[in-house]
Amino acid sequence: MPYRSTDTTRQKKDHKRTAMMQAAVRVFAEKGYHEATVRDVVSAADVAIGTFYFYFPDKETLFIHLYEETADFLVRTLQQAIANRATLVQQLQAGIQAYVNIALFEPAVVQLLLIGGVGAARSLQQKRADFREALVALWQAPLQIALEKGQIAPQNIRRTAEALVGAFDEVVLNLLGAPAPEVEAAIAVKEMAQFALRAVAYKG
Amino acid sequence: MPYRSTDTTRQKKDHKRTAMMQAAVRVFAEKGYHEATVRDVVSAADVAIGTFYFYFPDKETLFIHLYEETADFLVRTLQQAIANRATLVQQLQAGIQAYVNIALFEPAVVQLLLIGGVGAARSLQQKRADFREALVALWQAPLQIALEKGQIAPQNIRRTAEALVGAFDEVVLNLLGAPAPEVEAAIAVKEMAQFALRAVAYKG
Amino acid sequence: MPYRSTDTTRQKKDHKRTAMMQAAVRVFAEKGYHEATVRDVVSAADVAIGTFYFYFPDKETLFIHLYEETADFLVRTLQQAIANRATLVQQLQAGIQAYVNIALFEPAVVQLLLIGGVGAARSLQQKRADFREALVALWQAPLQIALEKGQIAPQNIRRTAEALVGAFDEVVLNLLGAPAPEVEAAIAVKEMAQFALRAVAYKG
Amino acid sequence: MPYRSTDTTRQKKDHKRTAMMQAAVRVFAEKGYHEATVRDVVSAADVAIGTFYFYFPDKETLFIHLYEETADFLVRTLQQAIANRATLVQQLQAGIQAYVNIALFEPAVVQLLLIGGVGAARSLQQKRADFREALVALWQAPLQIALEKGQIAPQNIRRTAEALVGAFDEVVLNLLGAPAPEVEAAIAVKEMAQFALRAVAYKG
DNA sequence: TATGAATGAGAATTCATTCAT
DNA sequence: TATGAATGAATTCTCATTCAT
Repeated sequence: MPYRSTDTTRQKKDHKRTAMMQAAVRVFAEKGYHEATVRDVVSAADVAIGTFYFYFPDKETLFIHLYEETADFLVRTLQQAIANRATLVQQLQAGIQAYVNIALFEPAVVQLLLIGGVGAARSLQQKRADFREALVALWQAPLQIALEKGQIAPQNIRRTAEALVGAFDEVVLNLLGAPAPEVEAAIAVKEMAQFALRAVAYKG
Repeated sequence: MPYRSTDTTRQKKDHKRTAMMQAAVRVFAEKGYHEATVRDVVSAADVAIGTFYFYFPDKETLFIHLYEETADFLVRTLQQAIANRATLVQQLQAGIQAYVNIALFEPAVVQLLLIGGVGAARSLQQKRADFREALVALWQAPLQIALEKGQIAPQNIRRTAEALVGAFDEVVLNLLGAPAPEVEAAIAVKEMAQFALRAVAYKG
Repeated sequence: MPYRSTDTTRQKKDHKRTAMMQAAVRVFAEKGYHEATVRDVVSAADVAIGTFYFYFPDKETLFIHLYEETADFLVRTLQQAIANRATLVQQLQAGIQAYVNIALFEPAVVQLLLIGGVGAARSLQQKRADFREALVALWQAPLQIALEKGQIAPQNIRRTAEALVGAFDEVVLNLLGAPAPEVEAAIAVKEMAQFALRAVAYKG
Repeated sequence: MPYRSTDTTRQKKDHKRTAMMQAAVRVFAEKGYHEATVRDVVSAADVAIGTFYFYFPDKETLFIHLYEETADFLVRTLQQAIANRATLVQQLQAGIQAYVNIALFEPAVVQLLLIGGVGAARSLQQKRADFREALVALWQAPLQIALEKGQIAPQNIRRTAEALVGAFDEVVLNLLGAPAPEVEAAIAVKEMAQFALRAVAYKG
């Protein structure tokens, strides 16, 4: 009976592929693009080195892909958190909460995006710029609306959004470096939201 | 004249050493730790590769040293800018202005600190943490004083300082990536200062 | 009906096996032994890689086998062309014509034998030597007869045969590299025959 | 006292470079381009693998260079042998003798050119074509002159030259494969010359 | 029979580092 | 001090081959 590829095999392959990608995210997040070797990745996934090249064309391509996918995931998650809220206050709280949640439960995501990819392949630079831009745009939109509604003081919305993105990143990274992030998380979210509301001069 | 001779020698030595360190900052800032090779550095400094190992024990040590020195320079420069001002408003403006000045005139400094060292040797992590901590402390001090004077709203000063540090970094990096940073610099400084004043709820 | 079933199976088997061998000849002829991968072969034959190893023990064995078979085919074809002719003149013309025909209509055969196998496995060296020897023997026989009949000048028949074999190969390869081989073929055949007749000092 | 590069060092470097190239020629000639590894070459030269890449950019470049140089050497040697002779008879004898001499005393040269490079890098194909063309041109010139002088029968000089080149190669390769080439060499040269003279229908 | 996922030995190449001069 | 030739561990990637299904 010949080999059937449509049955369990396909699923298994997808499964293994996913497992390898998750292992790769962990490794890249921990060591960064350059320090992480393909051998590290396959060790983490417990497969042979040839298997890596069966699933992915090369280290760089995989990394870029992972970075894009991870960035997409983060941005979309924040976007959804924001989109479901009516007021700027709620949007900030929800967005920040979502970011912190990801940092707590999928720290590799945040580490990969904020650390793992710095100094990686030149072709990543554009992806990185796109990601940062998406984050800025994410906050720019609700701020713009709030501005038009007169809920916040006149200001360069674009610059404010940039600053907030940087502020959130820094606080989240510090949170991850803290001894007990999950304990501190709730208060950190609240403080970041207050910081942001003050920073945009929200007229509550 | 042994003294003179020694003096000349030391100058020569210092000259080469200095040239290599300056070259190294540029190269590391541009390519990042891993992409930059020792050969890149000695080529830029126009010395032989053996000379590198006469002056420095290895690539990593030099990088760490450079990172520390650069971080020190940045922190001290900001510190001086802040220390010379009496009010929080002036301190923020002067500190931000100093940061932007460095970014404009010594972009390698900022790039080395914010980008070049990410994912470098594990032993850099502590230095990096120290640097971030110093930046936070830099702003924490005046904020604390302002808080005690009742000039700003009650808040977690530490968290606010973290957020401001992240905000300034992000805006400065965006500024460096802009087509004409020097043109935009002045307005950016003003906007960042306003952002910061709002964020701390300064009671002007 | 077991017979029918077996028959179908064998045909199927032969079909795939044949397809792979034909594909292999093409691929080896085009890329040479080392550049050609097993994957190239199975792709060209449109079967899976595992199928290759069901029919053939390994790449080298297949190549050797193909080389032998191809060499056999070439030698036998020339042999038949020669055997059907009565005079040396006719034999040379027919033999050369047959060679050129193969080169034109089955260029892969010639390329495999003259190019594809050079530098391949060490175990091929003997096969290659055998092939060259067969070619030499091919021409040596009629030359010997002609010599005995006094139709050609006294000479070292063996050496002459070697030289002719080399001469024919070179001209045929040049022909294959020409812009329009088929156009030039007829005149080339005639010229090669004349060359050969002069070279053996045929007393027409 | 600083390192002086102009003295012995330069010579040593050149010497080592040459030694490595000679080792490479031997290895490439014996195993062919693909079978020969860089490790084989450095083993033969008794240096570390890094040394290879200090002297040469990569395996392919070195091989191409070696091939070109070797082809040049062979062609020039034959050219000189021919140029120094007045009559076609002498030219053929001298040229063939020179070829056989090289085959006997520098067999690697002949092996590299006739065997080692087949199926190597695609970029070699042009070099190989150039080499074959140079060989053909080598014999075409004296033949053309002889034809104009009426010393040989009318014929397609180009084709004759091709055939002779192929004939000489084949005989020389067979000679190298013989048990005692040096013994057979003298008679082989004479027989090849006679073959050639007959083939061009030389009117002695 | 047939498949294709999985393997791992082996090849090319890079680069930090050493050391004789 | 200064040089740069020399080293070799480590990395990425290929590809013939195996084997569970």
